[in-house]
Amino acid sequence: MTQPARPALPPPADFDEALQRIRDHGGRVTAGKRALVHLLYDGDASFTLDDITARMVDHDRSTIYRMLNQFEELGIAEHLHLGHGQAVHRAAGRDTVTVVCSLCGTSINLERAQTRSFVRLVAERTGINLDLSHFPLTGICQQCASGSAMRSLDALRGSRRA
Amino acid sequence: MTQPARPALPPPADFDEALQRIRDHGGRVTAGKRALVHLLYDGDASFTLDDITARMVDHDRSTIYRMLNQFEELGIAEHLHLGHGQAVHRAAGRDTVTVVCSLCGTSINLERAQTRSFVRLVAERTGINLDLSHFPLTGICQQCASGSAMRSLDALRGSRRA
DNA sequence: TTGACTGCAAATTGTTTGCATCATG
DNA sequence: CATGATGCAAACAATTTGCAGTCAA
Repeated sequence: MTQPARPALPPPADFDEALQRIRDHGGRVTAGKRALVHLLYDGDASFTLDDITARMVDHDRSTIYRMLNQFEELGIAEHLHLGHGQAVHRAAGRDTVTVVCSLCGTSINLERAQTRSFVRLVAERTGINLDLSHFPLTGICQQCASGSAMRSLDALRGSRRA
Repeated sequence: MTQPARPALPPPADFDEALQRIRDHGGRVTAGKRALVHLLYDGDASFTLDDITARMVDHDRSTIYRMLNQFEELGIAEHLHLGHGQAVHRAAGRDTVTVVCSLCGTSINLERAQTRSFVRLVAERTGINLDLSHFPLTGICQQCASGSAMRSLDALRGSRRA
């Protein structure tokens, strides 16, 4: 029992296509949606709800959640869970595999070519065709492993969002 | 933001070693802990909090959370997040990597040996040493890919107010 | 005996929903 | 001007915490 996990429509190529898709599906393009699509499609960063509300101060959290949910249904955005806190949201269809250090939060993108043979192996063994872009791969980076681990740990425990 | 990612003690080999470790670290072995360790170490299944409370009806949820947290700190148990609901908990050190179908929830375990070369490649490229046991790998299984996925997709496309 | 453990209630965190109102198409 | 979108408050779900009584070592 996992989750709806909609087999999304093909990702829109850009800002304008994203807005058009909203209209095509009976949605209305409001100032808020325009701002949110712009945020997601300007670059390839990922954002937590806090990140988004910080940039869209005059919009209610619930509204932002509703916009993001609509965007996911329309294949405009997707979200993933890095660690245990808030999910992060980003434009759909970005062809990257994110690798995150679970101690310091450093994240690095891998090219898909580098994951291909592993994906093939897993498909042979399990029948499941991995989609490594929907959840990040997590591990420990060298700095954290080499000694600052305890420090990072304390920092993390002490305060949210370094 | 993320998680302790304990500087893991080596996983105890069995039930008795697990209980001994609790004592060795100043903990006390209560009936509840004995029951919970037994549940986790009898086979290699994973359990949600609901699964556990169903089997330990006379124990409070908060107590079970506290036991599990202690177990993680002691390297006795670990948990992972399959999808969006409750985390699942299991004995630590089971040498498996979980692969889940994000549509139907089917989950399959991989032997760690099969992931080893991929973990090495990612470490070379990113400096991050993956821990594939903390989050599952997600993808789409063959059944979902061949039939129900299209149905789901159609359902979504037609889902304009119906 | 004593401090770790427990149950209970209440607090937190992250996300969703009901409802009246607003404004896009 | 109909209906989708929004803000607000309140509901939910998963997990955590404060506290006073309980029990393992």
